[in-house]
Amino acid sequence: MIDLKKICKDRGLRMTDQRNIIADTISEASLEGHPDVNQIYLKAFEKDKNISIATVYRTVKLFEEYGAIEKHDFKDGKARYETVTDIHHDHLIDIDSGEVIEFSNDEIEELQMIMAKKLGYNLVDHRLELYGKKIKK
Amino acid sequence: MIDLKKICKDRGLRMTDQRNIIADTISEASLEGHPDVNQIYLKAFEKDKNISIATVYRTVKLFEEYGAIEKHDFKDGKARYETVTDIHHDHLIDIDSGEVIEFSNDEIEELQMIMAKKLGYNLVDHRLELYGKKIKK
DNA sequence: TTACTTGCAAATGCTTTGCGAGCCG
DNA sequence: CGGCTCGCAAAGCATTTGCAAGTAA
Repeated sequence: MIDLKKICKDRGLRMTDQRNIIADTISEASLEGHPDVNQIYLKAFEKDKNISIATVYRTVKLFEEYGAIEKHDFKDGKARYETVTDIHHDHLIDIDSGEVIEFSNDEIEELQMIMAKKLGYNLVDHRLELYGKKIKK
Repeated sequence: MIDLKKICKDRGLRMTDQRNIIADTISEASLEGHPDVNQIYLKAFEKDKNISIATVYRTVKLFEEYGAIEKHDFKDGKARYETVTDIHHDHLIDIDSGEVIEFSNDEIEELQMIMAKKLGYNLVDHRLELYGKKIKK
């Protein structure tokens, strides 16, 4: 499990009880997928009845600013989070189940950069999402 | 200008006054960019004071269902629309000005499809957005 | 003390919807 | 008549924020 708590603490974020619990919750939930705020809130709430959803919103925003988690807006309307990983990756979303699969493809990355340059831009960020249906065998 | 009105009519959508005006507004606005619902509403309202924003929402949804316009959710929180074009393209968004530049790259398209297949999926849809800063000369 | 953090409820911004009235075939 | 369509206001949903109380340094 990625030590989200350590990253935040090392970067100077004051770690309160709520923040520690929320950090743990995200770390755990990240193992299974890309949780949204409500999912994080519900699991954190199980651990500590004193956590409010407002705090979860404030906290994920902080964690994101501190570079400890990443926010994604897939086409389902709500923000989803995951812990940062050392290697960059993109996402394939199963349109039937909502399951998210991570992948990376250097060739595509490279082509994106070249494309941006060709248009007169330096690539700052990008978003690549594939939406697919599972091939039955 | 793309005949959005004709597409809808030909496909069996009853074209009321409001729908015609909204269609014209989108066609015109599409020449300059990717308007959001409020921009469409304001311009349509100038032409006919009787148009409500609820109708604009209902209408863009209809146009989208009828395959006459496309919806995009860039990272600015609100849905933006553009008329459909025969050739597929992706978007580069200028993070300073918000300007949207269209581009297409067959090589990237191809690689996306291969990637999806490799993961066991048929590609149904995708989203590729580049966010960049203009290179100063 | 002084600055940060929190829970609660209210407010926000975008979008959808219920309803009664109007329109068209 | 019967089914769409409309404007309006109210509701929905995810997210943000003001405020007063609580906490930590």
